[in-house]
Amino acid sequence: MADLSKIKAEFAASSNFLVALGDEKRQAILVALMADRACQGVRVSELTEATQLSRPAISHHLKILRDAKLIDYRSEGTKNFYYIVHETTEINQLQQLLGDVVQAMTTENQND
Amino acid sequence: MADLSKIKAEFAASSNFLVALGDEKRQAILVALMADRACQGVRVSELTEATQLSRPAISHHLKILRDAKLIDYRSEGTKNFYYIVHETTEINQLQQLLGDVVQAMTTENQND
DNA sequence: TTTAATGGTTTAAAATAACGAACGGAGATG
DNA sequence: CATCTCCGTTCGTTATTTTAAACCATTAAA
Repeated sequence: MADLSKIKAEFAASSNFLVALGDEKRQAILVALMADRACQGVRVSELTEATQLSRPAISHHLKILRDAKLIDYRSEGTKNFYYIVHETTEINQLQQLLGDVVQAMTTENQND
Repeated sequence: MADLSKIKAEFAASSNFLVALGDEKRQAILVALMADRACQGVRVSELTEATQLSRPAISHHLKILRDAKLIDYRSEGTKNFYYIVHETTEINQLQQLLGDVVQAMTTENQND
């Protein structure tokens, strides 16, 4: 049977992640980061070009994505190189949540 | 192989779903719906009690959840019984998206 | 028919999020 | 040093979301 308190906790834990992922502009940033096949990181100026967003807007969204632990960056001098984090703890948590929700929905309804 | 245009489309398709799922109040509503073991549906008045939200607020969030195809309802007279949808197309789409993202992140540096 | 109950909607206000202009700091360059 | 680049931040504005009060339609009950 589904453990509701567990699902509740998983929801709360994935909340920032879901909000970060739901925004169209942030999705565009993530796609731009995924397009970095060389995996050397993408600079802020490149992201402003790729997404047609102002620098403060990019900075704003990057912070949200960082807080959600979806992305990270490394600095070289004044340049910051952003990349999607590889140890995807948050994504795994969300996958776990979705699995639990599906299970909860399918095991509760024995009388369909 | 990471197909970015596919991921982009999947992001867009799951956007409403992600937004709907990211809100704390709506999570509470979903948990309340999952707590309905008998699966006979939960009435609006029960949801207002369970979540401490006003009826217009509940109605507002229910509409968002309905638009995201997370929930549905059936009417009996003046009473509406809400429930989580069983055919979880949207959840499957999101699972597909997460899988693709993980794959894109782990195969970023390889030749196809 | 009259009265009560259920719940969606409209409107307006409050809270929150997103954005651009201007600024500031840190490092590179001359 | 002087100046430029890069980029985060602050502040005020705008846009969006969330909310409650009041209202309406539908149905059930008296």
